[in-house]
Amino acid sequence: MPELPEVETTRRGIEPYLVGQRIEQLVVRQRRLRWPIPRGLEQKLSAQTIGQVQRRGKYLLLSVGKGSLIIHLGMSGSLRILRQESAPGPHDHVDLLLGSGYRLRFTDPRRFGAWLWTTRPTGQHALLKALGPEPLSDDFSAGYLHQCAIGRKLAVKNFIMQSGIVVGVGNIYANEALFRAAIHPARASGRIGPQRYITLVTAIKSVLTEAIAQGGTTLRDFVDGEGKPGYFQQSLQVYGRGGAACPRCTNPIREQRIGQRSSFYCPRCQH
DNA sequence: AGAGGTACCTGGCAGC
DNA sequence: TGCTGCCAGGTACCTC
Repeated sequence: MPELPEVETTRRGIEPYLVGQRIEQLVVRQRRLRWPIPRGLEQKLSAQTIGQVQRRGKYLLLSVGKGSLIIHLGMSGSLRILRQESAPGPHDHVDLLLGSGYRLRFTDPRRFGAWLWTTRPTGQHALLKALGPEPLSDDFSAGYLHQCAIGRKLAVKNFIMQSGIVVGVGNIYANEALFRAAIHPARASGRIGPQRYITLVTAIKSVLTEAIAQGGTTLRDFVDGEGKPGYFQQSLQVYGRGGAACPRCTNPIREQRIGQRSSFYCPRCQH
């Protein structure tokens, strides 16, 4: 579910309810996520005040007291604000009760998400320190990406999905960006010239920017912090459209597995 | 160092 | 209808 636009949509949705709020209680119903929720996190957070709500890649970072909460939504996680108490479902693993009376609820059927705690600067945490640049920052440029790709044989689609190269580009947006840039997803990343990297970087930035503006992509059940779905799925040009007409040339869109992930592209437009 | 595969977990769906 | 197998938005970690 959540790629960068969905995480950013979530961040924007929950931020106004969290900043400056006192944490009354952390309720953990299921500790076993991607990694176990640390024992004693309840005590650490109790009576602390939430500062900033930031995002790094697909990680949400809540500064709380002397440390930071690192939250990842995994494949199926979502966070939403509840205005009143409501009976938790089987996948509602965590509630954060706030002084305002609102609560932040974490739901994650597949439990690939994470709730971790660090007292060090978040940039030094093992999960965050090797991350590549933010795709919407100036650090993510065509020159940078081209340099990273020199000599590499990895398919460009897998290449731009590597978090050490650039963060936040998941399967959906990798497919969409490559379609916009007219680049074949299986092409070796080292065999793409600087000019085409300009097109690709522009495509990645525009796809992500547009998706954020539309509240992300809801394929099954993604909802933002207020429980509303995203609308970018209406703008998807190739993802999930195998066999349908290419929006540019009407040729059928092909579906193919590249690096164990389903990939969609137009064999006529993309080279 | 880079590339490829595996693992974590549940729900939904196609096919029989 | 009910069972089985496969697939899914992520990514750390293992081996070659």
